[in-house]
Amino acid sequence: MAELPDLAVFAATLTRKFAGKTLDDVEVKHAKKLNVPVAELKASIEGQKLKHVSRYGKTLRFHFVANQILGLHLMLRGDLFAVKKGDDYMKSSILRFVFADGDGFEVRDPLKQATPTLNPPDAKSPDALEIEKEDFAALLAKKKGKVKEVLMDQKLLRGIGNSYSDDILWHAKISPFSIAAAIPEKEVAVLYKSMKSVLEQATKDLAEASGDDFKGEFRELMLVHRKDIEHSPTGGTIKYDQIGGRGTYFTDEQILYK
DNA sequence: GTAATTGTTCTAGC
DNA sequence: CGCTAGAACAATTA
Repeated sequence: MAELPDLAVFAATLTRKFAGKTLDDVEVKHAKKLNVPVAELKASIEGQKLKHVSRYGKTLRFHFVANQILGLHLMLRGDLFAVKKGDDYMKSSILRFVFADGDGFEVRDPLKQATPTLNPPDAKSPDALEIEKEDFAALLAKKKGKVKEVLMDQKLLRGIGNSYSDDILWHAKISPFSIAAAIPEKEVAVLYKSMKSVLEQATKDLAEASGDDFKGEFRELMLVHRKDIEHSPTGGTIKYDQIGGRGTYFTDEQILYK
């Protein structure tokens, strides 16, 4: 989880709940991954108004007035919860925001890998929803690795992880084991469209299912990347294998290009 | 008890 | 040097 659709919905929900409010207090319970001393973070954003929250690749960005930005990567198990001033801290708490009206939220991660970053640097790779069709084709054309690994490589393309790469490739009817450079031009165009439509549809469905809450895993919305079903939406038998040590779900409906 | 799960980063190897 | 494969991280869940 914590791929593009999840982060997009988190960003929208956070903006809806907290934009325009002044941050009274940021408490960091686990500072190991923070790139600056806690005192510097407090000095940079406490007392400032939150403009909005955006999704940036697989990270969130909290934009404050005076152009301070707090980036947040939820990594594998990071999660968000709405809290109020004075609530007990959760187990595995990473940090908490409390706004002037007493509302706030907490970031939790049992694996302690969630990473807050003050004023994070810009990424060099394009976002999965912003890359142009021609650039996407050029990217695949020069990669001899498996197409699934290319889609998941944040240095090449930002936003897609292990779960949605499976759904996107199934939607495009391309095997995840296909060599990226061997996929014909016409099929690359299909993959490009599938990438956009799967991510956008998932974002829409997640937003609807989440309402005002921060819903994490929503496996029942996935097409093939799940172990509780045996068949794809069109009836193909779902198979399981590993790519790069990651669980990969696919069917024989998908064509292998080598 | 055992295996799977997840993203990123680092190291080993060719 | 460029690329790929695999380990490591850590804890919860099936």
